[in-house]
Amino acid sequence: MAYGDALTALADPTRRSVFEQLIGGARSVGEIASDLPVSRPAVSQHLRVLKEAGLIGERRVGTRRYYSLRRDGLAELRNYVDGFWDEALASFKRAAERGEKDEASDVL
Amino acid sequence: MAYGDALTALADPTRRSVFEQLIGGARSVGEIASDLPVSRPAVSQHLRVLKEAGLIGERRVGTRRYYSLRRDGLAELRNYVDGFWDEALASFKRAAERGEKDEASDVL
DNA sequence: GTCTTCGGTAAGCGGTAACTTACGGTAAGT
DNA sequence: ACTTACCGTAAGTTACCGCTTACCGAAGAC
Repeated sequence: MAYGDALTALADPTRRSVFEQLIGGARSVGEIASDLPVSRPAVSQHLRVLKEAGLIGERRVGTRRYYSLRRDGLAELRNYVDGFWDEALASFKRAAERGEKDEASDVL
Repeated sequence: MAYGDALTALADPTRRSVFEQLIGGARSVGEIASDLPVSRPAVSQHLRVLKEAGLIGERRVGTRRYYSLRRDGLAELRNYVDGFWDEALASFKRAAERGEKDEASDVL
């Protein structure tokens, strides 16, 4: 149920901004914070949550710490959503075959 | 940024349970609540959040209300995660070509 | 060694989210 | 009409979450 932690981590808008900053590649804490309207300690706390969720990794060089996305964490979240999607589609098909056209209009 | 609402909605474990109950098809509020350790009004509040996030839809029959998943809401969330996945993979490739093998090990 | 940069951690505060109980409203049954 | 079943909403409580300021350690620069 690690996807639960991932969803919780990405629920907060600020933390999602932190996360999305790392799409382009690794960044240091100061760099991340400079593009956000919150303090640097706040960013550190967000990074902690993202790391515990398995979404990001840390690499130390000198006094700086570069954070970057983790493939495994992303894959887990992706698999959850995709699996959900497939099951929902199958369930939708079964409902349609039973003639529940009311649900077929806009409701799955 | 509707995926933000979707992520927020799915962050809560109880609400995620409500959501996952609907994979198999439409259910009434009472049915949903009977499988959960919280009160029925709590379920109603969760359904409200999920509905505002565009993840579920409502269908009234008599005094009952059947809730079910919405394809559009699921698609939006899926597109967000998949788009993220693609961008991250591309960024990872660029980093690898620049010779940042340190990130290639376990960190994307 | 000293100073500065970088960043994690502790403590505390305010807001809000997730519950509960109580109430009201609608539709079906009798 | 009365009752019952089903459900949404309001009000209030509690716990957690995100933020800030203050502090401290670690690794270069001089």
